[in-house]
Amino acid sequence: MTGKVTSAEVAARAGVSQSAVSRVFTPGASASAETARKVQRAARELGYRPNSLARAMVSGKSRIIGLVVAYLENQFYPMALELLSNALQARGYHLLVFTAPNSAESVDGVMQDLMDYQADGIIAASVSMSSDLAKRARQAGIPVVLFNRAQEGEGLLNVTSANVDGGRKVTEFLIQGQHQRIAHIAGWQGSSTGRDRREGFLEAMAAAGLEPFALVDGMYKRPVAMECARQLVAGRVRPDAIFVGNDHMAFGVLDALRHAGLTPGEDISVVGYDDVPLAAWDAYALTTFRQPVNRMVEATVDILIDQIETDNAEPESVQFEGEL
Amino acid sequence: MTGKVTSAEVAARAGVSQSAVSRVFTPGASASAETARKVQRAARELGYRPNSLARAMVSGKSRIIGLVVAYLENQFYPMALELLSNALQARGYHLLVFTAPNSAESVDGVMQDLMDYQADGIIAASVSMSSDLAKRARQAGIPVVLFNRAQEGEGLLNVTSANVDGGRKVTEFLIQGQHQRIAHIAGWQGSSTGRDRREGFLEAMAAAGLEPFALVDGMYKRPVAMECARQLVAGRVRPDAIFVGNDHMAFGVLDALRHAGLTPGEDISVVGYDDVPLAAWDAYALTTFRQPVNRMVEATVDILIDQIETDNAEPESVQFEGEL
DNA sequence: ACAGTGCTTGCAAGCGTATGCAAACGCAGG
DNA sequence: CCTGCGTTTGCATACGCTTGCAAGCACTGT
Repeated sequence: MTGKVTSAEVAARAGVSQSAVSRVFTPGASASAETARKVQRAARELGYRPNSLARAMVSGKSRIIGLVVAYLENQFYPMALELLSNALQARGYHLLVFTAPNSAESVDGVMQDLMDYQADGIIAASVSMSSDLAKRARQAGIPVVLFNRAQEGEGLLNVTSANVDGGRKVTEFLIQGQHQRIAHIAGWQGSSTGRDRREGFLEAMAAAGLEPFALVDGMYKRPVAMECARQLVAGRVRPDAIFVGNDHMAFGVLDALRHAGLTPGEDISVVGYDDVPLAAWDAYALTTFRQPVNRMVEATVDILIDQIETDNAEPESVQFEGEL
Repeated sequence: MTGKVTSAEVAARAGVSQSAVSRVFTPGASASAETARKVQRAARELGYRPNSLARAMVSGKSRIIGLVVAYLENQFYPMALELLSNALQARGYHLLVFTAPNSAESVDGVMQDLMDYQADGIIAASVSMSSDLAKRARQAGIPVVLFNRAQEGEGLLNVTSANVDGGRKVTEFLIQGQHQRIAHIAGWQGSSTGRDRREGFLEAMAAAGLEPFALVDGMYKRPVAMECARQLVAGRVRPDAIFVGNDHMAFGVLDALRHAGLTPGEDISVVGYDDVPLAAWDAYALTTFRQPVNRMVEATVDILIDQIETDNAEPESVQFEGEL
């Protein structure tokens, strides 16, 4: 029946000015208890709610945060998405979600869309962007934080776990477990995350005087990782441990190994990275390196909101240490 | 540097009026080739992009679709989310995502938020809403489609799979497999989905003259389902098959059974419902009933956009049949 | 009694865009 | 040359709200 109720209509019914209505609904604005009462009553009777878009237009703050994400099959991202959404909602922000294949063009495209929506900030989860776009975002004054991927020197904010360190720890753990022939199925080498973990692996191996048994790029893709695993164990001499660049691939590796008749944990050790919930489920019971998602999310939200609400211009990078 | 470029600035530089600029950027508006050229040139030089919010304000169409979702741990939802997002983006719409614990109050709360953002439509995935809220949405002219859950008589749109039918088929499959002692760990009985599958189960059992071995509510929660499974096999006489209300719970059941020393597929059959990707992974290799997510998503998007763009007021319900 | 103080309140000016309306224009037919 | 018609263009307004400004008000201290 009503369709849209405007502040003007509420004002008319309450016998006050439109600005009075606005003030009652604007926290931190001055209005007498008396007015507030009248306005709230009228608003309730009419079913009035302030129009967020109009509000956004005049204030310049949309309270919308853009989230750019590639694939949700890797359980790590739904998890992050859910946590981010909750954290932001608690602070009065909302997530406009865009999916984009992980190519610079498509990411740039959706980023543009986001900027068109006057997003107050953008979170890019595991995707890379062109530096042109990064510059435009900066010019437009829109803070961009890269979640779980780093890209230096663009004035972007980065939130990652300490991936080099993590890769090293995982590898040291395997070395201490008396493993000699350790392979690494790395994350996509086009990503900082994949490169860093690999670097940690190489450092630890070098420090222990060991040669990597093998070193391949799993591209973060399950089928690719499975194929790698298959080949690794096809030869006469097999690795006795595999460090896989993330859990998602590690599950594929475990499946492939079992399929090849091997028993992970006995014949061969597999360690993942992320600690998604599925890793703890019995069927996989994967040993994995915990990425502190919740702390990463908190940091992301804190940094972002800090940048939005103050005009703190300095790019920050935060890294978290994890644990096995 | 620029910050925000407005259509007025572009107009000034191109030597035309602001309306001309608007017309060039509005498909279906009249502008001479000459003007268009000048405007596009100026726009490019200034880095102008139309402000979606302002556009939304005056046109009344935000091209924002709200998505309300409860938990993303069940792989079915990330999948649906990704597909929805892609389908909507292809049509020029975008997803504002809200997470809400599955209680009427919190759902109502986020729905209000969505309406404040002038969402053109709302997709509620597996959550229920108060009929008061449903009425308000209808009054506001915002189409609401319930994804994977039905709620009749509220003027809401429903997109589900044919759950009664699905439950029956799964059960018939088990009966044909010579199983006698069939148990059902149902989905939450507060949801249409859970009730319907259970009904299908009961129908099929009755038709075959069998008594359900057991019938419990797994609440869609993994730990609950695991505990149910544990108890089911703890007694002297055990079920020889379990139909689980969705895959997410079924994985828990499989883990629990293995933990109890049983071999699913030999000692006991387990069938799930949804056919999430994980079900096909070797570690679970779960037999499951396929819900045609992609068709459900397509239908959801079609219906929603149809309702938005025409003022088709008739509530629709669509059901899809699945297969094992 | 009067100026000073601190709140409220209404007025009006925007925020960036779309769009109805009428003026301006180009061009054909008579 | 004038009329009539179709297209393009600018002007002005509207969308629903926030916010600076100044006026209104009730008190207080002197």
